[in-house]
Amino acid sequence: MVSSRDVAKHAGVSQSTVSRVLNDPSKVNDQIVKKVQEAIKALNYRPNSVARSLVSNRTRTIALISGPLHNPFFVETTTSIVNYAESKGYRTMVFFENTGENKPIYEEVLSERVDGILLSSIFRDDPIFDDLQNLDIPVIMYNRRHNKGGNFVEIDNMQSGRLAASHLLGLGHQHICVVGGPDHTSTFYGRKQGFLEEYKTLTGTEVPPSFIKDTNTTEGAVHESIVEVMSCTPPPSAIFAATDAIAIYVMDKLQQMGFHVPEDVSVCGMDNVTLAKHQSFQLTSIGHKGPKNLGLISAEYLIEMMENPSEQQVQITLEPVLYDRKTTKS
Amino acid sequence: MVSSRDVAKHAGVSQSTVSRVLNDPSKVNDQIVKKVQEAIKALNYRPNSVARSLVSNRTRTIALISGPLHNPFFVETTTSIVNYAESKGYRTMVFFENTGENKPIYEEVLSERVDGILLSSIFRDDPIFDDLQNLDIPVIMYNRRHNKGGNFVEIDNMQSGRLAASHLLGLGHQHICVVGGPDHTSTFYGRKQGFLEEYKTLTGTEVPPSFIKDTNTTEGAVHESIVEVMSCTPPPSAIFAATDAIAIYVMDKLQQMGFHVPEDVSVCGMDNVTLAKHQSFQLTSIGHKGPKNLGLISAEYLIEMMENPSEQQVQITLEPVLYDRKTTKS
DNA sequence: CCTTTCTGTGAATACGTATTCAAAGGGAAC
DNA sequence: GTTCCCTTTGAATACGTATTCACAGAAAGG
Repeated sequence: MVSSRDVAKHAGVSQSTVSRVLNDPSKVNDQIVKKVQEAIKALNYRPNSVARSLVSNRTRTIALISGPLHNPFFVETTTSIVNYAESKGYRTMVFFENTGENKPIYEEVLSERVDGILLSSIFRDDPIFDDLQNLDIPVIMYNRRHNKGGNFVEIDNMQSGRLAASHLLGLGHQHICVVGGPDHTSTFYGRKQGFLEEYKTLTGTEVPPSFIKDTNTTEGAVHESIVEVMSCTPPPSAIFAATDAIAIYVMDKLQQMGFHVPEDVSVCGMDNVTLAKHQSFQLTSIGHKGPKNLGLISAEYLIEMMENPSEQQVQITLEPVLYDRKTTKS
Repeated sequence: MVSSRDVAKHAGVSQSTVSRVLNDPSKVNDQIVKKVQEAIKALNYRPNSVARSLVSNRTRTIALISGPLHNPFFVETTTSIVNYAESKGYRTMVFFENTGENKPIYEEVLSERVDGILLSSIFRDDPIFDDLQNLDIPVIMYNRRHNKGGNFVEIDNMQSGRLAASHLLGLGHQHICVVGGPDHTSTFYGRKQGFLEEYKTLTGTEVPPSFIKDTNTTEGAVHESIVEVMSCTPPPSAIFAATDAIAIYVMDKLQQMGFHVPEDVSVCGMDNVTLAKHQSFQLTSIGHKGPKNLGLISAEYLIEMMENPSEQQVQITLEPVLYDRKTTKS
């Protein structure tokens, strides 16, 4: 591998001069700049970014720990984050959350020298939180958040749950089921709690336990809970799926069981994923107003924090809106 | 930032000993190992991977330049690649192909010190090919390939096109349209050529030019070409979409225009994406037999090449199979 | 002509680790 | 007791770059 010393020798100058030509050519005589640049071309020299990082103590790399891509929400956020980072001159190291244990991934990220971390994989009381806070680089959680706070970009999940409840109750549904995920995840917890709370406020009654389904968000588990809930008497006439990804599984299973959406069962999702607006789905969903997804917003803040270090926090909770499409009716 | 020297001082040993404890504790007296490990914990020391990379000349990082995630094919390959690399102790730097100019991304990857490169973004006569070959690290192209060869993992695209033609003609269709992408991409070129060739062999006639649609694979362009082709007299009764992603756009637009699939129009996709098997689609598609997607296969070979460097080439062309589902009929 | 300032350059060093080399000490074999 | 070898350790060095420091020479000002 050709080094800046080789270039220096070839151009008849010192290594320092080569370095200067690369970083601030104005400090070097024009003639010499030319000579060095010719040597660089002749030898096909590329600066070793590892050595650069060692001395500058910056890698221009961010780590992204994303939820799985079979959830279209993370397809959008990952795309936005990687492309935005690239446009700002940063590379993105991508990891995908494991269903089970994320310890190895966190270990990997912590030992890695990155300039910032974005993650959606945090749990409400995740013990990794303190380790992340103790790093001297910016860390932002998006979509999900931790009980203790930190930096996060989220949507108001409680309020979203309330919106779903009032929408479906407003359509006249009496029997509504909520299909969500594990309570240790802030999104699922908030959306469910908001839903249950508003349901009680508006109806004066509780949602029966058999209509509250916490899945592990896999297709199989969602299908199973739909089979269970649709065999109740009476079955629900409306379902609030805590994510669009779940909503799609739900609709799939309903169709497969011979039910029609929304004629037999209304379905309301959440996240307002691009796929949801799609012709084939036209899914009623809950999302925030802006054009930027949560991943992109958090990436913008992260890079801002990386470039202008200061003690400021990023704690953003966006207002939810209901996008009323074709999968819910009275 | 705490360094191995700090740990050494804290433990009353030399920096070399700390390094040895980290890399091969058997070389160090048990008592001292213990002391050093305690110091590591006490100071919360983490080895600086940048410095490690500088001396070892390995980053344990691979670069992935993937097609866009709105194509579900790349969702699957990206997931497989990242997770497989992680399981083997490698991190993945992810980039997404630009529709226009990929030069900046290649520059970035080339200047980066990675141990291997996977890319699907290559064009048949892409000038970047030579630069990539001249690197002294393994490079594998998956899905697409370059005219000049190199290392690649692909499906036999010509044969796939022939399969599609014989399948649709075998069902009795007389008017068949092919919707593909730019000819400078090996997949689109091969699939189209194979299709046209087999069509001519079996019917003795050429596919009319108005039934050959090269799009830029965006939803808008695909929709536009469907509008055009369905307004021909007679319109096609079958469509071969060169990727499942295109097939989904095609079916969407057909539905929207009031056509039924497969009653009015048969649609055959290609890539055999998981989404295609899905309840809502049940898309007839062409893919290869094995359970591993092209990205995963290429990742396995890449890491093999990285760990056992030798001059061997990887040139794999998989046999295509037709998966006959519900979107094609006579 | 002398001093001061400024510009351009090279030598030396730092970054944090792995590794080589030398040396010290202990044990075994004779 | 001497020789040899093995184990264990620390000192020194290398990796490739950015940067500091010192110095030389030129320009400027008197």
